[in-house]
Amino acid sequence: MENSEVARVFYEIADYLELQGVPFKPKAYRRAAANIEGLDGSIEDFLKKGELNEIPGIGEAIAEKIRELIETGKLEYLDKLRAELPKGLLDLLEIPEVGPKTAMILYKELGIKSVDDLKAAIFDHKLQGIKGFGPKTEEKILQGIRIVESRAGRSLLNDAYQTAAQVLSYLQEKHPGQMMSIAGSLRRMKETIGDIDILVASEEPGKIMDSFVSIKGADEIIAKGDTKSSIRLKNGIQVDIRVVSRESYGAALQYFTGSKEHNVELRKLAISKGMKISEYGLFERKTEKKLTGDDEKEIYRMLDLQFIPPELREARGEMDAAANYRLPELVAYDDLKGDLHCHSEWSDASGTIEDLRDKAEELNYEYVAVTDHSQSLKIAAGLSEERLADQVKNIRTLREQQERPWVFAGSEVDILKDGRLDYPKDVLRELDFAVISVHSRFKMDEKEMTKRIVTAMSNEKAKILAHPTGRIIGQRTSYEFDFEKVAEAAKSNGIAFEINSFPERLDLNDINVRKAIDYGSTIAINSDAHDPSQLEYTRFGIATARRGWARRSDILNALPLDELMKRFGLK
DNA sequence: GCCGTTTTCGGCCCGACTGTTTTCAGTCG
Repeated sequence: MENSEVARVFYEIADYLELQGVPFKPKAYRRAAANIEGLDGSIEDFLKKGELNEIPGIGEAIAEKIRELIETGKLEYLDKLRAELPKGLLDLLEIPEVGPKTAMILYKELGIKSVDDLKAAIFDHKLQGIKGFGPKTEEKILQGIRIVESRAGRSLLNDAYQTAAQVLSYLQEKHPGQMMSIAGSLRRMKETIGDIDILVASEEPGKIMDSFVSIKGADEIIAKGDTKSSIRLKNGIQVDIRVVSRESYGAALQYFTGSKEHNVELRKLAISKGMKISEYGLFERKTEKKLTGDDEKEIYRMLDLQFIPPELREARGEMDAAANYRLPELVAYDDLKGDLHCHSEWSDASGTIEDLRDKAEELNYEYVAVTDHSQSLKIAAGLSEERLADQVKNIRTLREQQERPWVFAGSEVDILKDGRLDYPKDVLRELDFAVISVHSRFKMDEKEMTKRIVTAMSNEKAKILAHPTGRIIGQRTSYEFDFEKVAEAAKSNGIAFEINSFPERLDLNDINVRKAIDYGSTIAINSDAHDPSQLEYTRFGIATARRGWARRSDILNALPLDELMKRFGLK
């Protein structure tokens, strides 16, 4: 049973218990679920080795439930909870403004068991008959239902990033000189973003609120208060703003950056040191004396912690590492020396090879690789052997005209179903290197797929495994393969795992990056650009690398050109 | 249900905003 499946069971239990008004247990189950999701290794292995209790948040009771779940495929306790309350009530909890209390009141008072029931009840204005429910509440819940129904999930990092940049520059223009920052999951650069959080330091919060809610593109003002407001933009993205005083800005930035789990750990640490932390500052617990608040870095310092970069604040061991001054020095946003996976108009992209080179130059890269699709990927206008030969010749001529940035003649070669590559050896020999990838037959079983990828890796021109898991965020899950075996093969063949920076891919993801690095693998952060402007997507790949605790030394294309040439056996 | 510089029982983060219950509960982050 997959970790995610086990986690889902415990999230469901937490929801049911919350509906029943059971205190504290929901939090315990959610914590266990979150830790299982982020686990390094399979939960089944932990069970086999009798190491479940080593996972934080898992004690005797939950360990026993995990055992039952994995061994029998079901859980009596969950079945019991399911029998007690209708399943549709869980859907009600997805609606903004509807929490466990409201859901239970709706169920008990009106017999509402599903979102459809709720819609019908609102249509008949039945909610207003309940004590404590007025017309506004009814309207708000209806709005919430519309949002749930319309939103196709969370926004991709790239979309949220663009939107946030626009909102921020609007505010900066209106209020020049004010300190402001992105906070929340966007500052942590998570692969998907629920809503955008913005923090502003100002002694005149009212003015900021007024500007904020009157921004062009606002579709709905969800809330407007003295220091806190929320709007929904026409593109569906919710933006929350919070204004604090200058003296609290650092504490607020820390607080609103999260993650929630990270903050819980930080608060606990503060308590253990006789301090207390809130969005207003770090305080001495007994005297309520404020120790600091204006500078985020100072808060970590006063708690005897190394500064923890936002990308690491996920309660995945960063607190311990920071306490021991063992945080890795993360790869920086300007550490890349080039891009090793880009497409041109020779296959399915726009832009010439010269355009790619010019964009690489603009980014101060030392090199860029042209890696168009291989022949069998007809849908992406994969290059025939003849066209590929032409392209290589073309690139060599270009190099003679202009040496830097250096243009590598590569190819994104399909891994065929039996693990052979999509060009014969003599054709591959003409290339500087090959990026290899799976673009077909995603549904193979794990064993077959593992063998397929491992076989492909033995080709001497193969240097990078592109988008290694094949997942597309919100659309397609990873194909199945044995990560450990592939990582071993990668290491012994000198092949790097790619972080494909395309916003809907970000593959490897943060957790897998960390896993890969633990196996001793090298990571290549590539754009997979299908337009020269998309070379800038590597920002999100770098963010993902940082979230996976990667250092510069883990990154293949942080190497300068001559070292990379040696690595590729070209020098 | 978990956990331990509060320590094996008793606590579990904390504050803003909203609607409406005229004093606060519910939700959210």
